[in-house]
Amino acid sequence: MGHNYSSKREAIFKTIASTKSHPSAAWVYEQLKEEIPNLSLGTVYRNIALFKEQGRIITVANVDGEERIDADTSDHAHFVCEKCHRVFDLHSSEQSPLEKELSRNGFIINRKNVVFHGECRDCCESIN
Amino acid sequence: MGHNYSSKREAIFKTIASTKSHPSAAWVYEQLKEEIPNLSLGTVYRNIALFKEQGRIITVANVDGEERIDADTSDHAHFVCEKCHRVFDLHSSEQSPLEKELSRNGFIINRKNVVFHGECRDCCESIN
DNA sequence: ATTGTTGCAAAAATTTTGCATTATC
DNA sequence: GATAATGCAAAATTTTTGCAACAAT
Repeated sequence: MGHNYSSKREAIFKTIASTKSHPSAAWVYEQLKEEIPNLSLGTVYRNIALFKEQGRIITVANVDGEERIDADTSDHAHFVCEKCHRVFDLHSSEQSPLEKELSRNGFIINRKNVVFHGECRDCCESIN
Repeated sequence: MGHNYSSKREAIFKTIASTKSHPSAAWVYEQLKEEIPNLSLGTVYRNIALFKEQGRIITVANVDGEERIDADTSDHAHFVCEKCHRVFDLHSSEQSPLEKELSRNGFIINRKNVVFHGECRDCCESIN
């Protein structure tokens, strides 16, 4: 029978869940290091792996060789502004034509990763 | 003044361009090793970096810690099978609802990266 | 007590880089 | 001959893992 609790596990999840920055393992570790000095990076990795198995977090992207995660597991896409570098969450209601076609053809979609890159409205509006 | 030519560079690009497997650097290297025994993996990495700068290839996804690339730079999405690790091309005809909404709201989309993850038809069909 | 979790450091694995040598122009 | 490209191996990164110590039930 599994205990499935530890104070560090809880702290790691809270840190992931309380940011919209789509953090990396290293970022989570850095955040917690002050609060929990004897935390080790291996533990962060082990817990991230566990949370993924449990479906409590998802992998959002791999940026510069680092995996970036998100505790918002709802179906949403992202828009990255190439000028101001803000990341917008895009919560879509409808299924895309592609998803419908995949399902129709017997593919199981566990997760999708949709990232648009361009200029956000604010940056488009500014004279430039 | 740049020469910008070498037989190895040419061979590396041809190998990338002549497959639809969305290869990794290691795969390209393995393919060419027979033909060019004194090729080094570093050269493959250096040329992949160059091709990306030049816009001749794009990064499609990071599968199991390996970056996977594509010489097809046309606008298309991908499906990554979590079981067999194959990467499928998805050429969409229609615009997604999200793209329409972004355009309507004054966002300029320069590039999009759409990757579905799940189980491909072959892997779904196999008893497992 | 038993079983799960962690720290630590070593090991894997992928990618990058420094420098002498080689290829291209 | 000048400049760019490469081989090789070492280094840098990110992630995983083995094992003894520790925490939770």
